[in-house]
Amino acid sequence: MAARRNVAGSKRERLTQAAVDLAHRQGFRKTTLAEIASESGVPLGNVYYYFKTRDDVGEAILSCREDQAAQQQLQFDQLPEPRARLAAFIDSTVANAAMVSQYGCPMGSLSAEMMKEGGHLAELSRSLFATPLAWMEAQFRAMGCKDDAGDLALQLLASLQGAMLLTHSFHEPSILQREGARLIGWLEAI
Amino acid sequence: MAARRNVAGSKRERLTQAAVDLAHRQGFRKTTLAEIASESGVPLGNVYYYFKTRDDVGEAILSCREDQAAQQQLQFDQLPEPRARLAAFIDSTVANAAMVSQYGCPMGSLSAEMMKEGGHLAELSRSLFATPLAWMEAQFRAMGCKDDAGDLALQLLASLQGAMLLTHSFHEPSILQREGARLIGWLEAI
DNA sequence: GTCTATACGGCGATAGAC
DNA sequence: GTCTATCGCCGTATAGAC
Repeated sequence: MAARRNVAGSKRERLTQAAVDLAHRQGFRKTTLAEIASESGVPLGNVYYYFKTRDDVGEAILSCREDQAAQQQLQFDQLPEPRARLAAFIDSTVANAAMVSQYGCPMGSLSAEMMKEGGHLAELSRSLFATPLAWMEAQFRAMGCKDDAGDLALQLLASLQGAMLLTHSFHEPSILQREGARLIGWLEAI
Repeated sequence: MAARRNVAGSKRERLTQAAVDLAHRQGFRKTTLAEIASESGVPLGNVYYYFKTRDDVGEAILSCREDQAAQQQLQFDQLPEPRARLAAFIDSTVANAAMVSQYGCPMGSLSAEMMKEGGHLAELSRSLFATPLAWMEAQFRAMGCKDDAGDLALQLLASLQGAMLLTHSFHEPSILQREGARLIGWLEAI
């Protein structure tokens, strides 16, 4: 039951969620612990009960985004056809075009930033795209593309990530929409 | 003659170059004015003679990267065939795979970071990809792709940017090499 | 134009009462 | 577990001598 959740868990969740949102909107580096605390309705000093250091917050952000991606894949896996699963992935990406044009891809921009953060966070962020890429490859293999499933997955993920980067840079949702439509056509021709 | 360059110009150039390098390696936000000064062999206080504020350094970085891209296009424009120009662009991108795997795309990572910087710098960074994209579109049009030159340019730039983002994230130069090889083949089939 | 010294503010982190 | 108060550091920016 929801009522069974203790207060500590709820507060940690709120802090994490605020950190994830703020990191997406203005970047992790730019986001202060005071902002995260304020957005969560938690006093600044109390943050350190849940996170020993600022880097710990970064870890929580990364693992939250990984969980989100994994959960999304479980959704798509309920579709019977692998091609339909990939199409659903593309569609759901395009559906966020407005958000992407404002703040960039939640995973792509996080990866780029954490890689420059260096140290522990850079290492952790290197696994951000591993699961999604493997999932895509599995779908292509299930479609019968035995030999080039890896290449196709790379091509699809790179196209989407690049389109999202340009969508953000130009602040134009239509860029992602155009590339998404093209990729849907490309997928059906395979 | 090189000797004619005055000291002031030389110092500003050194500061700008150090800022550009450091921003690429560790991000603009993470780079301090003290680091830029130190790397240039200039005392910290003297930085403010050349740049009024830290944001001014950001502007100089952006305009330096734009100049580099424009200069590269001039190089490629000396090739007689538009298809060869685009191939040269792809090749020169792939040639930097090692650097990209370590620090990301000089323009892509800068754009992503500056967009989150907000304010003036975010606005300025929105023009980073405008010239390259228009240049690519012109090449495709010269190749006879009258109707879909814009789409093809977008497709090419997005594929490269996405491939570089993943190359950086996975720390694997081979990703960019694979996508580059595929794009060369794709280009020749158009 | 160049450089030193320093003011100022903000952020991460801690101490310690409750 | 929760919260207030505060420390210490670091980064931007300025003052002012040379």
